[in-house]
Amino acid sequence: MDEKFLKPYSPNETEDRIYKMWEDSGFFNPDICLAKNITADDSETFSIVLPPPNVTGTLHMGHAAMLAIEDIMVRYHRMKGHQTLWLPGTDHAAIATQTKVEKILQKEKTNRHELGREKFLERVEKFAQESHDTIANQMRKMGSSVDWSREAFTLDKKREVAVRTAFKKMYDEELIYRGHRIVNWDPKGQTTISDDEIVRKEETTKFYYLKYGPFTIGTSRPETKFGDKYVVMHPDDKRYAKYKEGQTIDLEWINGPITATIIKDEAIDMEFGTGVMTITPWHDATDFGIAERHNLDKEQVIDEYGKLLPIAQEFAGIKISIARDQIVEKLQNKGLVERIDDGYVHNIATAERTGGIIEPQIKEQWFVAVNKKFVIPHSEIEGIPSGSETTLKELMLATVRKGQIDIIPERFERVYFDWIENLHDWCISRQIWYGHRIPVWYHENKCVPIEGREDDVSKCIKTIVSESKPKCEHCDAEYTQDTDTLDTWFSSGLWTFSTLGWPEETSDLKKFHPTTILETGYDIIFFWVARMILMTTYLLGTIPFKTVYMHGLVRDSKGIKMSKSLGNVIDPLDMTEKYGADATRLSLIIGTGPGNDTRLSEDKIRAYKKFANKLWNISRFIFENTEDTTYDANFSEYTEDDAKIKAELSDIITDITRDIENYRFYLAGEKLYHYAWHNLADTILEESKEILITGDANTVSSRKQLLLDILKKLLLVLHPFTPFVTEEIWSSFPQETKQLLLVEKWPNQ
RNA sequence: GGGCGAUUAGCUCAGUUGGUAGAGCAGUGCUUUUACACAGCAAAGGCCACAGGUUCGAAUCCUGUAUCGCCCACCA
Repeated sequence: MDEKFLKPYSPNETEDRIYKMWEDSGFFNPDICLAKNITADDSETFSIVLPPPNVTGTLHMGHAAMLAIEDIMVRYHRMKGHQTLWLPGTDHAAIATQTKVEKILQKEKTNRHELGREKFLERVEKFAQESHDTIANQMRKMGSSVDWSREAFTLDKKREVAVRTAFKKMYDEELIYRGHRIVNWDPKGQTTISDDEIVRKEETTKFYYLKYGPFTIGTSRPETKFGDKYVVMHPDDKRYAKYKEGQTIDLEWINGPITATIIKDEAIDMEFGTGVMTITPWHDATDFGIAERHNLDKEQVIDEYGKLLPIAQEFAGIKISIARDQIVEKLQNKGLVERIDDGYVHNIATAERTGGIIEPQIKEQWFVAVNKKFVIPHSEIEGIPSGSETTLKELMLATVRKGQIDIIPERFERVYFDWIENLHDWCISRQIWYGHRIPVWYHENKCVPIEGREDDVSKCIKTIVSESKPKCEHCDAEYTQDTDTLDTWFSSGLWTFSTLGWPEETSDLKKFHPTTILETGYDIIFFWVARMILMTTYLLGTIPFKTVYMHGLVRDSKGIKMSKSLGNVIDPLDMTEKYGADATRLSLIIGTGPGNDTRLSEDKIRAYKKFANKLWNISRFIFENTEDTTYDANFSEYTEDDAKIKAELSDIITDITRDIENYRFYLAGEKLYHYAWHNLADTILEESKEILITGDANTVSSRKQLLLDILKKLLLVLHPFTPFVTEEIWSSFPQETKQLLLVEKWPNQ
């Protein structure tokens, strides 16, 4: 017996060595498995892309859980002999990463404007590179069997080609447009953000009732009211029936007399306040909608930094947060304040990444039109035949509704539908520097007027895929590139196929796309899952994946979301260091149903370290007692009792295999734990002590073969869950020819 | 305002198609018997939130109630 079994199992001395062995073998790469006849070229494929972690720092326990679940699937399929690809990568996470670096700069008493675009980007790239290296190391520590040779980054050269190609196609087909729309402006981050990047926070403020001519209007934001010259009420509101649409009324307002115009619109809630409101179309989405419907003037009141504009006269240049009280005081002096309510509770919109309070603004931005009809030339989407007219929204709905894509657990399908049904056009331009720059170039000569498109009327415009600076083919003018960058999810949306070489028609793309499964957290179902479905159905006419498996969030032992600022983060590296990767993985799998949040404590991880040691000692016992024996897979002289035990294990493996196929990893893990500890160790090993001493020759040899057989199968079936300790034990297993456990075949029964 | 989830041993959670409940930690007792003292074994601990219903049988399915949590939403 190998001397190493005389000491307790030591993950630290084992894991790095084992991972290197795996990596050197090349078997993480499906091409090498084919070349070395590990898999047959007609075997089925299993492919999965790693949800690329943001290069904003380090991986947390949630990532560790994700890696564990995906690695179980991947190792299982590889052992089944399938052509198995797990494709790793990282995400540049535009706003998140830029914000992070800006915070570092702030500590150094400088900022991005002082550095300039180029220098700043160098700085971000350096930070991103360091984060990437940390992440790659953490993934290795967790035992993730990803194919490093295919690693991708959402902002590398190949992905840039994919992004530009996608953008150009969408632009050419008018599904991307540029227009003046009301957007979510983050005064802190100095950029627009999409609806999904908003976090609403409850706030209690005062609510003001102001006299507006014959009306009383309610508002929580008097500082926006300077330009309000439309007063709106519901067409069915009997209280205001005597006022007619378009009627004008002269009245005294904040900075003097104005003429207000009556508007009737159904967006008004008759129950709320007085049922009358004035509108500020430049700074409110509802008001903007009303103004659009009635073709009203829109005026900007607040600038990009949250300061009042000259329309506010003496208040111009003052921050709105400060101006409010001063304005109310003036209104009071003029006798325009009817009353003020305290304790008005409402939700304010803040930017997820910077925490800035969103100020809606009308801006010229790039959008993806989700409701615009177009003809899809090639479609494998059920219910949407090739050549038919459809919309991006319909494509997104059809895939899940028709069951072409399954979401696990099923309840998230409803969440998905609700979101899509309420989806507005997607604002994809960001006024930040880090990210894919919008591949659109302009010059001002207007040499070739293009008609019919709002975004083409003022400038000569060109979208290109190549990187070089274009020259106008009509006049000699040089183009300059749009300064905005793309929403990070635009590039992540292409992930399942941009990683496989698209737009080139690579063999990888043919073989591995659509991917088998997407495994990710339920918190990014909108951000990412929906965008991937949008991009893939549109650009490829197919689905990005057949199944979506959603895992929950990993919280601390008190159920609070882990975050650095709270200091309750458990670092997976610390845990693998203390208890080993196998223990860390098991603790994240067992006791966690799909889509459910899980609480993690160190105790739980420690418990599974004991399990690894238990396996170690089980092996020690078996090896000690079979030192004169070589495992014979075809041994047929089992005693009746032993044959029965063999059959029982066979049933359990069948059961566990079914659990894995049905994504019930938590059950499979628990059953294996239970079998190893309570069947094998407590019962079978205990009775074997007696049998091996007192039994006759046939009984003893049967029992020895049985023990080896059970151990082998247990190692095989446990390998996806606890890859390191099983591989290490396997290296001492008395079988004449064997390969790495990584590529041994999954037991049939 | 709409939707979803949770409620099971002192604590944190499992419980796959309905067959009278399991893991870890904590606590109790026993054991150094050569696989395991970074230990093992054993016992103890639960009207499975509450109230109805379906069923031969419900933690599991249905209805309602309560508490907690999450997500979504352009009531100014």
